[in-house]
Amino acid sequence: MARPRTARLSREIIGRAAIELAESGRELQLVPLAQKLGVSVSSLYHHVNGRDGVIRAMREVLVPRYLAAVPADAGWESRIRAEVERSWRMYADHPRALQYMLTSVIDEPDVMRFYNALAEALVEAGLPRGEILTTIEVIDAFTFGAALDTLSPATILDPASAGEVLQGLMADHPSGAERNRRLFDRGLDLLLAGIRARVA
Amino acid sequence: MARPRTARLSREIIGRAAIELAESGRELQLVPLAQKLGVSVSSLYHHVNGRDGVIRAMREVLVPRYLAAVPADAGWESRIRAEVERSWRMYADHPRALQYMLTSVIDEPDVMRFYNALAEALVEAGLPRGEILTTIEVIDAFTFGAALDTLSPATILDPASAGEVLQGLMADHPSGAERNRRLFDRGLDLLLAGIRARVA
DNA sequence: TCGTAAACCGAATCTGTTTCGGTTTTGCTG
DNA sequence: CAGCAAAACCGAAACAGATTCGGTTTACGA
Repeated sequence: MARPRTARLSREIIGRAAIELAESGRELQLVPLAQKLGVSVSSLYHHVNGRDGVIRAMREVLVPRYLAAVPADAGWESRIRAEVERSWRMYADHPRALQYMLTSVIDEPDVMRFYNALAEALVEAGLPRGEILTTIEVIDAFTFGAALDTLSPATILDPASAGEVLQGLMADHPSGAERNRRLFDRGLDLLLAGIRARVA
Repeated sequence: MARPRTARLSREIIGRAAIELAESGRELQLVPLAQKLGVSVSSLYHHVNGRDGVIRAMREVLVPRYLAAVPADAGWESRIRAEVERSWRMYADHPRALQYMLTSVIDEPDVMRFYNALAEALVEAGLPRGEILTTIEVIDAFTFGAALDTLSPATILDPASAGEVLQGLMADHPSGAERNRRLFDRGLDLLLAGIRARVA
Protein backbone atom coordinates (compact mmCIF):
# COMPACT_ATOMS: atom_id res chain seq x y z
CA MET A 1 0.00 0.00 0.00
CA ALA A 2 1.05 3.59 -0.56
CA ARG A 3 0.29 6.96 0.95
CA PRO A 4 -3.39 7.09 1.86
CA ARG A 5 -5.75 9.94 1.06
CA THR A 6 -5.92 10.95 4.66
CA ALA A 7 -3.22 10.01 7.12
CA ARG A 8 -3.98 7.14 9.44
CA LEU A 9 -1.33 7.98 12.01
CA SER A 10 -0.10 10.89 14.08
CA ARG A 11 1.82 11.21 17.33
CA GLU A 12 -1.43 11.68 19.16
CA ILE A 13 -3.19 8.75 17.56
CA ILE A 14 -0.21 6.54 18.37
CA GLY A 15 -0.03 7.86 21.91
CA ARG A 16 -3.70 7.19 22.57
CA ALA A 17 -3.54 3.69 21.17
CA ALA A 18 -0.39 2.92 23.16
CA ILE A 19 -2.08 4.01 26.37
CA GLU A 20 -5.01 1.74 25.65
CA LEU A 21 -2.68 -1.11 24.85
CA ALA A 22 -0.68 -0.63 28.02
CA GLU A 23 -3.79 -0.36 30.18
CA SER A 24 -5.18 -3.54 28.69
CA GLY A 25 -2.38 -5.26 30.57
CA ARG A 26 -0.40 -6.48 27.61
CA GLU A 27 3.21 -5.60 27.03
CA LEU A 28 3.83 -2.41 25.11
CA GLN A 29 5.07 -3.90 21.85
CA LEU A 30 5.11 -2.47 18.39
CA VAL A 31 3.51 -5.39 16.61
CA PRO A 32 0.29 -5.35 18.68
CA LEU A 33 0.26 -1.57 18.58
CA ALA A 34 0.49 -1.53 14.80
CA GLN A 35 -2.21 -4.19 14.55
CA LYS A 36 -4.50 -2.17 16.77
CA LEU A 37 -3.98 0.78 14.47
CA GLY A 38 -4.41 -1.28 11.30
CA VAL A 39 -0.98 -0.34 10.09
CA SER A 40 2.38 -1.98 9.57
CA VAL A 41 5.04 -1.71 12.22
CA SER A 42 7.47 0.23 10.12
CA SER A 43 4.89 2.93 9.52
CA LEU A 44 5.08 3.90 13.16
CA TYR A 45 8.61 5.10 12.57
CA HIS A 46 7.40 7.96 10.41
CA HIS A 47 5.72 9.58 13.38
CA VAL A 48 7.60 8.54 16.49
CA ASN A 49 11.14 7.53 17.17
CA GLY A 50 10.73 3.83 17.85
CA ARG A 51 9.50 2.37 21.07
CA ASP A 52 10.88 5.21 23.20
CA GLY A 53 9.06 7.61 20.93
CA VAL A 54 5.82 5.77 21.56
CA ILE A 55 6.32 6.18 25.28
CA ARG A 56 7.00 9.86 24.80
CA ALA A 57 3.84 10.17 22.75
CA MET A 58 1.88 8.59 25.58
CA ARG A 59 3.11 11.27 27.94
CA GLU A 60 2.31 14.00 25.47
CA VAL A 61 -1.27 12.77 25.51
CA LEU A 62 -1.66 12.26 29.24
CA VAL A 63 0.00 15.33 30.70
CA PRO A 64 -2.11 17.98 28.97
CA ARG A 65 -5.23 15.91 29.55
CA TYR A 66 -4.73 15.90 33.29
CA LEU A 67 -2.43 18.74 34.22
CA ALA A 68 -3.63 21.63 32.11
CA ALA A 69 -4.30 24.87 33.99
CA VAL A 70 -7.65 25.27 35.72
CA PRO A 71 -9.11 28.29 37.50
CA ALA A 72 -7.41 28.58 40.90
CA ASP A 73 -9.27 27.87 44.08
CA ALA A 74 -9.43 29.79 47.33
CA GLY A 75 -7.11 28.67 50.15
CA TRP A 76 -3.60 27.22 49.82
CA GLU A 77 -4.58 23.87 51.22
CA SER A 78 -7.47 23.26 48.88
CA ARG A 79 -5.32 24.40 45.96
CA ILE A 80 -2.69 21.85 46.88
CA ARG A 81 -5.35 19.19 47.25
CA ALA A 82 -6.81 19.99 43.85
CA GLU A 83 -3.45 19.97 42.08
CA VAL A 84 -2.21 16.80 43.69
CA GLU A 85 -5.50 15.08 43.11
CA ARG A 86 -5.21 15.68 39.40
CA SER A 87 -1.64 14.49 39.30
CA TRP A 88 -2.53 11.38 41.23
CA ARG A 89 -5.51 10.71 39.03
CA MET A 90 -3.31 10.78 35.98
CA TYR A 91 -1.08 8.14 37.51
CA ALA A 92 -3.83 6.08 39.05
CA ASP A 93 -5.99 6.06 35.92
CA HIS A 94 -3.05 4.85 33.86
CA PRO A 95 -0.71 2.93 36.10
CA ARG A 96 0.59 0.66 33.39
CA ALA A 97 1.35 3.53 31.08
CA LEU A 98 3.06 5.23 33.99
CA GLN A 99 5.28 2.24 34.42
CA TYR A 100 6.80 2.81 31.00
CA MET A 101 7.17 6.52 31.55
CA LEU A 102 9.12 6.04 34.76
CA THR A 103 12.59 6.51 33.45
CA SER A 104 12.11 9.28 30.97
CA VAL A 105 12.80 12.88 31.78
CA ILE A 106 9.96 15.29 32.27
CA ASP A 107 10.00 18.50 30.32
CA GLU A 108 6.37 19.27 29.73
CA PRO A 109 5.25 22.84 30.33
CA ASP A 110 2.18 21.61 32.20
CA VAL A 111 4.36 19.77 34.66
CA MET A 112 6.24 22.96 35.33
CA ARG A 113 2.94 24.74 35.87
CA PHE A 114 2.00 22.08 38.39
CA TYR A 115 5.18 22.65 40.40
CA ASN A 116 4.66 26.37 40.21
CA ALA A 117 1.16 26.12 41.57
CA LEU A 118 2.37 24.05 44.51
CA ALA A 119 5.19 26.50 45.17
CA GLU A 120 2.83 29.45 45.27
CA ALA A 121 0.45 27.65 47.58
CA LEU A 122 3.23 26.76 49.99
CA VAL A 123 4.53 30.31 50.00
CA GLU A 124 1.05 31.44 50.87
CA ALA A 125 0.90 28.81 53.61
CA GLY A 126 3.85 30.52 55.22
CA LEU A 127 6.35 27.69 54.91
CA PRO A 128 9.97 28.90 55.19
CA ARG A 129 11.30 29.48 51.70
CA GLY A 130 14.17 27.05 52.18
CA GLU A 131 11.77 24.19 52.77
CA ILE A 132 9.33 24.72 49.94
CA LEU A 133 11.04 22.92 47.11
CA THR A 134 11.84 19.89 49.23
CA THR A 135 8.26 19.78 50.41
CA ILE A 136 7.04 19.80 46.85
CA GLU A 137 9.33 16.92 46.09
CA VAL A 138 7.93 15.06 49.07
CA ILE A 139 4.39 15.50 47.85
CA ASP A 140 5.41 14.43 44.38
CA ALA A 141 7.27 11.38 45.62
CA PHE A 142 4.34 10.30 47.72
CA THR A 143 1.91 10.72 44.85
CA PHE A 144 4.14 8.69 42.65
CA GLY A 145 4.55 5.92 45.19
CA ALA A 146 0.83 5.84 45.81
CA ALA A 147 0.19 5.51 42.10
CA LEU A 148 2.63 2.65 41.78
CA ASP A 149 0.70 0.89 44.48
CA THR A 150 -2.08 0.38 41.96
CA LEU A 151 0.26 -1.93 40.07
CA SER A 152 0.49 -4.27 43.00
CA PRO A 153 -1.69 -7.33 43.05
CA ALA A 154 -5.04 -6.89 44.77
CA THR A 155 -3.79 -8.45 47.96
CA ILE A 156 -0.21 -7.58 48.63
CA LEU A 157 0.39 -9.50 51.78
CA ASP A 158 -0.12 -13.16 52.32
CA PRO A 159 -2.11 -13.48 55.57
CA ALA A 160 -0.63 -16.90 56.20
CA SER A 161 2.84 -15.53 56.76
CA ALA A 162 1.75 -12.36 58.55
CA GLY A 163 2.43 -11.87 62.21
CA GLU A 164 -0.19 -11.82 64.89
CA VAL A 165 -0.82 -8.09 65.00
CA LEU A 166 -0.78 -7.67 61.25
CA GLN A 167 -3.08 -10.61 60.68
CA GLY A 168 -5.77 -9.11 62.86
CA LEU A 169 -5.60 -5.85 60.95
CA MET A 170 -5.87 -7.44 57.54
CA ALA A 171 -9.31 -8.88 58.16
CA ASP A 172 -11.44 -5.92 57.14
CA HIS A 173 -8.90 -4.04 55.08
CA PRO A 174 -10.07 -3.03 51.62
CA SER A 175 -8.21 -4.16 48.51
CA GLY A 176 -7.73 -3.02 44.95
CA ALA A 177 -8.91 0.42 43.91
CA GLU A 178 -10.58 1.09 47.24
CA ARG A 179 -7.39 0.39 49.15
CA ASN A 180 -5.48 2.60 46.79
CA ARG A 181 -7.88 5.50 47.11
CA ARG A 182 -7.68 5.37 50.88
CA LEU A 183 -3.93 5.19 50.77
CA PHE A 184 -3.77 8.34 48.69
CA ASP A 185 -6.30 10.24 50.80
CA ARG A 186 -4.68 9.39 54.09
CA GLY A 187 -1.20 10.12 52.86
CA LEU A 188 -2.18 13.53 51.62
CA ASP A 189 -3.99 14.19 54.90
CA LEU A 190 -0.92 13.24 56.90
CA LEU A 191 1.39 15.38 54.79
CA LEU A 192 -0.88 18.40 54.99
CA ALA A 193 -1.26 17.93 58.74
CA GLY A 194 2.53 17.84 58.94
CA ILE A 195 2.77 21.04 56.93
CA ARG A 196 0.15 22.76 59.06
CA ALA A 197 2.03 21.74 62.19
CA ARG A 198 5.22 23.12 60.70
CA VAL A 199 3.82 26.55 59.87
CA ALA A 200 1.90 26.85 63.11
CA MET B 1 33.79 -27.12 28.61
CA ALA B 2 32.17 -29.56 31.01
CA ARG B 3 31.14 -29.58 34.62
CA PRO B 4 33.81 -27.83 36.69
CA ARG B 5 35.29 -29.14 39.95
CA THR B 6 33.60 -26.45 41.94
CA ALA B 7 30.53 -24.70 40.64
CA ARG B 8 31.03 -21.21 39.29
CA LEU B 9 27.43 -20.12 39.58
CA SER B 10 24.63 -20.01 42.10
CA ARG B 11 21.50 -17.90 42.49
CA GLU B 12 23.30 -15.68 44.91
CA ILE B 13 26.39 -15.22 42.75
CA ILE B 14 24.17 -14.34 39.80
CA GLY B 15 22.07 -11.98 41.94
CA ARG B 16 25.11 -10.12 43.21
CA ALA B 17 26.61 -9.75 39.78
CA ALA B 18 23.31 -8.57 38.33
CA ILE B 19 23.02 -5.88 40.99
CA GLU B 20 26.51 -4.65 40.19
CA LEU B 21 25.71 -4.66 36.51
CA ALA B 22 22.48 -2.74 36.98
CA GLU B 23 24.09 -0.18 39.28
CA SER B 24 26.89 0.39 36.80
CA GLY B 25 24.20 2.00 34.67
CA ARG B 26 24.18 -0.49 31.84
CA GLU B 27 21.10 -2.39 30.79
CA LEU B 28 20.48 -5.63 32.58
CA GLN B 29 21.28 -8.05 29.77
CA LEU B 30 22.30 -11.65 29.88
CA VAL B 31 25.33 -11.40 27.62
CA PRO B 32 27.15 -8.77 29.73
CA LEU B 33 26.09 -10.58 32.88
CA ALA B 34 27.51 -13.87 31.65
CA GLN B 35 30.72 -12.14 30.56
CA LYS B 36 31.09 -10.55 33.96
CA LEU B 37 30.78 -14.00 35.49
CA GLY B 38 33.12 -15.64 33.00
CA VAL B 39 30.44 -18.03 31.88
CA SER B 40 28.31 -18.64 28.83
CA VAL B 41 24.83 -17.22 28.64
CA SER B 42 23.08 -20.54 28.53
CA SER B 43 24.71 -21.59 31.79
CA LEU B 44 22.69 -18.98 33.62
CA TYR B 45 19.59 -20.96 32.84
CA HIS B 46 20.68 -23.79 35.11
CA HIS B 47 20.35 -21.57 38.15
CA VAL B 48 17.72 -18.95 37.39
CA ASN B 49 14.71 -18.89 35.15
CA GLY B 50 15.90 -16.51 32.44
CA ARG B 51 15.96 -12.78 32.75
CA ASP B 52 13.04 -12.64 35.16
CA GLY B 53 14.82 -15.15 37.31
CA VAL B 54 17.87 -12.92 37.41
CA ILE B 55 15.71 -10.08 38.69
CA ARG B 56 14.23 -12.36 41.31
CA ALA B 57 17.72 -13.38 42.36
CA MET B 58 18.64 -9.73 42.79
CA ARG B 59 15.79 -9.29 45.23
CA GLU B 60 16.73 -12.41 47.12
CA VAL B 61 20.12 -10.86 47.69
CA LEU B 62 18.99 -7.35 48.60
CA VAL B 63 16.04 -7.97 50.89
CA PRO B 64 17.81 -10.08 53.52
CA ARG B 65 20.82 -7.79 53.36
CA TYR B 66 18.79 -4.73 54.29
CA LEU B 67 15.60 -5.90 55.93
CA ALA B 68 16.72 -8.70 58.23
CA ALA B 69 15.58 -8.39 61.83
CA VAL B 70 17.58 -6.20 64.18
CA PRO B 71 17.21 -5.69 67.92
CA ALA B 72 14.20 -3.45 68.51
CA ASP B 73 14.61 0.10 69.72
CA ALA B 74 12.80 2.01 72.45
CA GLY B 75 9.87 4.23 71.38
CA TRP B 76 7.45 3.64 68.54
CA GLU B 77 8.61 6.65 66.60
CA SER B 78 12.26 5.76 66.61
CA ARG B 79 11.39 2.18 65.69
CA ILE B 80 9.46 3.40 62.68
CA ARG B 81 12.31 5.67 61.74
CA ALA B 82 14.81 2.84 61.98
CA GLU B 83 12.73 0.42 59.91
CA VAL B 84 11.85 2.90 57.21
CA GLU B 85 15.40 4.13 57.04
CA ARG B 86 16.61 0.64 56.23
CA SER B 87 13.93 0.11 53.63
CA TRP B 88 14.74 3.43 52.03
CA ARG B 89 18.44 2.69 52.08
CA MET B 90 17.89 -0.52 50.20
CA TYR B 91 16.07 1.36 47.49
CA ALA B 92 18.32 4.37 47.47
CA ASP B 93 21.54 2.36 47.42
CA HIS B 94 20.30 0.35 44.45
CA PRO B 95 17.89 2.47 42.49
CA ARG B 96 18.65 0.86 39.17
CA ALA B 97 18.17 -2.61 40.52
CA LEU B 98 14.96 -1.39 42.08
CA GLN B 99 13.75 -0.26 38.72
CA TYR B 100 13.80 -3.82 37.44
CA MET B 101 12.16 -5.17 40.57
CA LEU B 102 9.24 -2.75 40.32
CA THR B 103 6.72 -5.02 38.75
CA SER B 104 7.41 -8.28 40.50
CA VAL B 105 5.42 -9.43 43.47
CA ILE B 106 6.93 -9.36 46.90
CA ASP B 107 6.79 -12.49 48.95
CA GLU B 108 9.94 -12.36 51.06
CA PRO B 109 9.59 -13.20 54.74
CA ASP B 110 11.75 -10.22 55.67
CA VAL B 111 9.32 -7.89 53.96
CA MET B 112 6.54 -9.33 56.05
CA ARG B 113 8.63 -8.77 59.14
CA PHE B 114 9.08 -5.16 58.12
CA TYR B 115 5.33 -4.61 57.86
CA ASN B 116 4.82 -6.37 61.16
CA ALA B 117 7.30 -4.13 62.91
CA LEU B 118 5.54 -1.03 61.58
CA ALA B 119 2.17 -2.39 62.63
CA GLU B 120 3.33 -3.02 66.18
CA ALA B 121 4.85 0.41 66.43
CA LEU B 122 1.66 2.09 65.24
CA VAL B 123 -0.44 0.10 67.67
CA GLU B 124 1.86 1.30 70.40
CA ALA B 125 1.51 4.85 69.14
CA GLY B 126 -2.21 4.57 69.80
CA LEU B 127 -3.41 4.93 66.22
CA PRO B 128 -6.96 3.61 65.74
CA ARG B 129 -6.75 0.04 64.55
CA GLY B 130 -8.73 0.75 61.41
CA GLU B 131 -6.12 3.24 60.22
CA ILE B 132 -2.96 1.30 60.84
CA LEU B 133 -2.68 -0.73 57.67
CA THR B 134 -3.44 2.22 55.45
CA THR B 135 -0.86 4.28 57.30
CA ILE B 136 1.74 1.58 56.73
CA GLU B 137 0.91 1.64 53.06
CA VAL B 138 1.32 5.41 53.06
CA ILE B 139 4.76 5.16 54.59
CA ASP B 140 5.72 2.45 52.14
CA ALA B 141 4.44 4.36 49.16
CA PHE B 142 6.33 7.46 50.18
CA THR B 143 9.55 5.53 50.71
CA PHE B 144 9.18 3.99 47.32
CA GLY B 145 8.50 7.28 45.62
CA ALA B 146 11.42 8.88 47.38
CA ALA B 147 13.68 6.08 46.22
CA LEU B 148 12.54 6.46 42.63
CA ASP B 149 13.52 10.08 42.85
CA THR B 150 17.13 8.96 42.84
CA LEU B 151 16.62 7.78 39.29
CA SER B 152 15.76 11.26 38.13
CA PRO B 153 18.44 13.33 36.50
CA ALA B 154 20.41 15.53 38.87
CA THR B 155 18.37 18.58 37.99
CA ILE B 156 14.76 17.74 37.35
CA LEU B 157 13.39 21.10 36.45
CA ASP B 158 14.61 23.42 33.78
CA PRO B 159 14.99 26.85 35.43
CA ALA B 160 14.42 28.56 32.12
CA SER B 161 10.81 27.44 31.93
CA ALA B 162 10.10 27.78 35.65
CA GLY B 163 7.78 30.43 36.92
CA GLU B 164 8.84 33.41 38.96
CA VAL B 165 8.31 31.93 42.41
CA LEU B 166 9.79 28.57 41.55
CA GLN B 167 12.82 30.09 39.89
CA GLY B 168 13.76 31.97 43.01
CA LEU B 169 13.54 28.82 45.09
CA MET B 170 15.67 26.76 42.78
CA ALA B 171 18.75 28.91 43.23
CA ASP B 172 20.19 27.31 46.36
CA HIS B 173 18.40 23.99 46.18
CA PRO B 174 20.63 20.93 46.45
CA SER B 175 20.72 18.31 43.72
CA GLY B 176 21.53 14.64 43.35
CA ALA B 177 22.07 12.53 46.45
CA GLU B 178 21.85 15.51 48.78
CA ARG B 179 18.47 16.53 47.40
CA ASN B 180 17.26 12.98 47.68
CA ARG B 181 18.37 12.59 51.29
CA ARG B 182 16.58 15.78 52.28
CA LEU B 183 13.49 14.70 50.46
CA PHE B 184 13.37 11.44 52.39
CA ASP B 185 14.08 13.06 55.75
CA ARG B 186 11.49 15.77 55.38
CA GLY B 187 8.87 13.42 54.08
CA LEU B 188 9.29 11.09 56.99
CA ASP B 189 9.21 14.05 59.37
CA LEU B 190 5.98 15.30 57.86
CA LEU B 191 4.33 11.91 57.98
CA LEU B 192 5.35 11.32 61.58
CA ALA B 193 4.16 14.79 62.53
CA GLY B 194 0.88 13.94 60.87
CA ILE B 195 0.63 10.70 62.82
CA ARG B 196 1.46 12.45 66.08
CA ALA B 197 -1.23 15.03 65.40
CA ARG B 198 -3.69 12.24 64.67
CA VAL B 199 -3.11 10.35 67.92
CA ALA B 200 -2.99 13.48 70.04
C1' DT C 1 2.36 20.15 -14.52
C1' DC C 2 6.26 18.85 -12.47
C1' DG C 3 9.11 17.49 -8.56
C1' DT C 4 9.79 16.79 -3.84
C1' DA C 5 8.38 15.13 0.37
C1' DA C 6 5.01 12.53 3.04
C1' DA C 7 2.76 8.19 4.37
C1' DC C 8 2.61 3.84 3.89
C1' DC C 9 4.39 -1.19 2.97
C1' DG C 10 7.21 -5.71 3.01
C1' DA C 11 11.55 -7.69 3.55
C1' DA C 12 15.92 -7.77 5.60
C1' DT C 13 18.79 -6.94 9.57
C1' DC C 14 20.09 -6.56 14.17
C1' DT C 15 19.94 -7.39 19.10
C1' DG C 16 18.78 -9.96 22.86
C1' DT C 17 16.53 -14.17 24.95
C1' DT C 18 15.49 -18.92 25.15
C1' DT C 19 15.90 -23.76 23.93
C1' DC C 20 18.42 -27.84 22.66
C1' DG C 21 21.79 -31.47 22.27
C1' DG C 22 26.23 -32.69 23.82
C1' DT C 23 30.35 -33.33 27.24
C1' DT C 24 32.46 -34.05 31.58
C1' DT C 25 32.23 -34.49 36.53
C1' DT C 26 30.03 -35.44 40.70
C1' DG C 27 27.99 -38.21 44.01
C1' DC C 28 24.76 -41.67 45.13
C1' DT C 29 23.53 -46.78 45.02
C1' DG C 30 23.85 -51.55 44.71
C1' DC D 1 34.07 -49.97 43.55
C1' DA D 2 31.49 -50.19 39.16
C1' DG D 3 27.55 -48.19 37.20
C1' DC D 4 24.56 -44.46 36.41
C1' DA D 5 21.53 -40.52 37.06
C1' DA D 6 21.81 -35.82 37.65
C1' DA D 7 24.41 -31.48 37.80
C1' DA D 8 27.10 -27.81 35.59
C1' DC D 9 28.82 -26.27 31.91
C1' DC D 10 29.21 -25.28 26.59
C1' DG D 11 28.18 -23.88 21.55
C1' DA D 12 24.85 -23.50 18.11
C1' DA D 13 20.32 -23.01 16.60
C1' DA D 14 15.75 -21.10 17.10
C1' DC D 15 12.95 -17.39 18.44
C1' DA D 16 11.14 -12.66 19.51
C1' DG D 17 11.12 -7.75 19.02
C1' DA D 18 12.88 -3.55 17.36
C1' DT D 19 14.93 -1.08 13.72
C1' DT D 20 16.41 0.00 9.02
C1' DC D 21 15.99 0.06 4.10
C1' DG D 22 14.31 0.36 -0.54
C1' DG D 23 10.21 0.77 -2.82
C1' DT D 24 5.27 2.64 -4.27
C1' DT D 25 1.69 5.90 -4.42
C1' DT D 26 -0.31 10.27 -3.20
C1' DA D 27 -0.35 15.10 -1.72
C1' DC D 28 0.99 19.61 -2.29
C1' DG D 29 3.63 23.66 -3.33
C1' DA D 30 6.18 26.21 -7.04
